[in-house]
Amino acid sequence: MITLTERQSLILKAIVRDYTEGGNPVGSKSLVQELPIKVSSATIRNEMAHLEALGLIVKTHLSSGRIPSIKGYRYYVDHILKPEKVDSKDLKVIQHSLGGEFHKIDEIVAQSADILSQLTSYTTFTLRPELKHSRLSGFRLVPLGNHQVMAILVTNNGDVENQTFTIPNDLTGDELEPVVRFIDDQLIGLPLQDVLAKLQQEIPLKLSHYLQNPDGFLDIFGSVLSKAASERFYVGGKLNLFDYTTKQNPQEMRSLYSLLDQTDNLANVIGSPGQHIQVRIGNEITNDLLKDYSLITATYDVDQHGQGIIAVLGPTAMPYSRTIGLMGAFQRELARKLLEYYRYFDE
Amino acid sequence: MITLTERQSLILKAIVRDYTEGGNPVGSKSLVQELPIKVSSATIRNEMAHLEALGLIVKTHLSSGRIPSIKGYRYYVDHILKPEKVDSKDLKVIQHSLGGEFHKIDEIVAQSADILSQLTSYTTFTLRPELKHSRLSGFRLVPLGNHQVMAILVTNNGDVENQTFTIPNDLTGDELEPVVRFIDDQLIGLPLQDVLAKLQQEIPLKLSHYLQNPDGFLDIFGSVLSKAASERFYVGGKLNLFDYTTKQNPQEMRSLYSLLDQTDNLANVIGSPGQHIQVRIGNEITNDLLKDYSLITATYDVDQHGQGIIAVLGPTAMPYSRTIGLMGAFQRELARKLLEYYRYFDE
DNA sequence: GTTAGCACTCCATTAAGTTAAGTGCTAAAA
DNA sequence: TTTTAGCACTTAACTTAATGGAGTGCTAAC
Repeated sequence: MITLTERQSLILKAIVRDYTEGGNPVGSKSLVQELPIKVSSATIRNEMAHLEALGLIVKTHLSSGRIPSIKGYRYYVDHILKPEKVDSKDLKVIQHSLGGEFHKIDEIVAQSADILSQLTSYTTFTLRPELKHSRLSGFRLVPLGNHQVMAILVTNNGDVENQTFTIPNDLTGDELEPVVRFIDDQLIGLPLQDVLAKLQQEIPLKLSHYLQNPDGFLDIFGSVLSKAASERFYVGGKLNLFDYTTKQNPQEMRSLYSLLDQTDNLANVIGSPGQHIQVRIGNEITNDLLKDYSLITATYDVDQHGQGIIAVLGPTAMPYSRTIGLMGAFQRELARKLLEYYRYFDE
Repeated sequence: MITLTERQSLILKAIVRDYTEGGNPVGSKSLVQELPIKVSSATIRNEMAHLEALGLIVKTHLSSGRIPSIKGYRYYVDHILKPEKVDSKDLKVIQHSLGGEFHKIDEIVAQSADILSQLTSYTTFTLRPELKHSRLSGFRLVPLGNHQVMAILVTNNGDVENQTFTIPNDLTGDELEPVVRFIDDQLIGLPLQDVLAKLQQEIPLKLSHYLQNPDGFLDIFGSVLSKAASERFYVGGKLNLFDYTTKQNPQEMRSLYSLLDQTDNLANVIGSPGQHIQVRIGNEITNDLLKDYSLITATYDVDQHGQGIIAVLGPTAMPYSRTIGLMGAFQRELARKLLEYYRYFDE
């Protein structure tokens, strides 16, 4: 366990701030000027040597100024940083962007990713509150003409999932009506999670009372159901990557950029809802492509409706204090907005 | 009007090929070796000086080899190039990728963009056959619970468009039934184009017989209708841009990449269905960001169902012959597949 | 514990030199 | 008239050397 003196802590803080803002290694002379302590550059050099021995700062070459190491950022984030209070202008942007009318939860969550990326100028990810606790509140099959039928599934939160199918030859619309009624009778009110479980077991059996060959229907129902219950992942500010990337080589840029389209991969990296705010720096992120970046994830809570995630990806040299402050505000505002939305439908 | 001798034409062709394949300016000595004519490098140099005087090739510096100018590519494409016969392996890829089962025309068209980008390793755009000739074949409003209703619009091609709305307070489901029946009676069979026109004129008048305040319903119907009638634009192989870009600067890369997300902007650049195959090179493209690239657009024809577009964006130094050959094959296969699809629904 | 002073290191920039590829031109050959 | 050999010349790209500046570690004195 590392403990720093007041002065060492001040120096580390100044190095992190200067490097984050200016992008250049920080030398002892410039530190003397801005620090509120009156010592010579030689003293600062001694202290810096100490911080370096602890592994908190490193040189880019033998006689260069210092930059924070990953361990240094870590210490800064854990022990020094205080989340910045959100600017009232920024808060207004957040509130205004969430203030409009939305027709879907996913719209709100996707929009959040965009706004947060705008405010931070980094890349952001959002995950809606888990769907597995949502309950089935309706299922319909709407015939659309000779060959097609639309399956619609509604949850108690007002989430609507639909999909159009070409009707299997061995099914007619008339046959399906009692099946739909059966679904409505038996399954409405159950969490989607449970419905999915039953789909593997009881349902096929019971359906065989109504249909000779229930496979066609089960495919349709299963497909819409699992689409409705799947996690959904939104990415904002992809283009910002061009601004903060450390890669020069277009090939490396390409693989990094393409990672942003691989939602399952990203979802894995980000993980599940957990502690309030988590900061992962450099190689603490479990993906080699991101080992030069920092990832901040925050879990937001919508009471009994579950938890979701917002996350920001940026350079290791980022203004953590500001970013974390912004995310805190976003967390609160988003939770508030979603609660309002859920209440409207779940009455 | 430029006319070249046989030999000059051969030299230009060789310069285009070499530069396209190797990326380096082409000198007189290497040309001597590969050309099927027995002359010395000095003679080639004389001919090259002539081609340069005509503006077909340029030097990168005073004593460098030559590269084709835009005018040179133009001449090559117009007078020398022969579309390459498609490799049977490539043809199989195309046919296999279009052979699967699709539930929507847009899926086919989007998939096409992806496959073509894979085969060319460039960026591709596809536009589905114009929707304005499609006819309305059904409109439904499906109530989904306390507050929501889903509007579904079907066309004679099996295209389905749907949108979920929060019900305006002054509308109830019961009121809407006769309205929907009215829509079905009056408008089914008409081209979407005409329906859109009527929406501005007669329909609001007639609706006032059924509803006190028809605005809520008109919003819903209009919104789904215009969504159904809007052009849709697919982009494939965005990431390939990283491979063939000429930009070094991340900022320029960013603006170029962001152009790929601006579909209306792109649609403008690409234009409307027109001549069979059109090649635009460098500053012939009406967008400054693309002035170092080439854009090949091809119109495909699905009989009375209208025309669509496929397009490829790549470097000016691209293997035109191969690319155009591929696009020709794609044009045919896509038209065939779509015709089959339309026939299935429009019976 | 702090500081002045100094030798030392490394990056970044500039300048100069070298090589290889390619050109244009001239005068002779075909 | 066309082609060719030969040569002087140009330029990019690379290598090497020189210089200045920022910053460090260490020592000895405060």
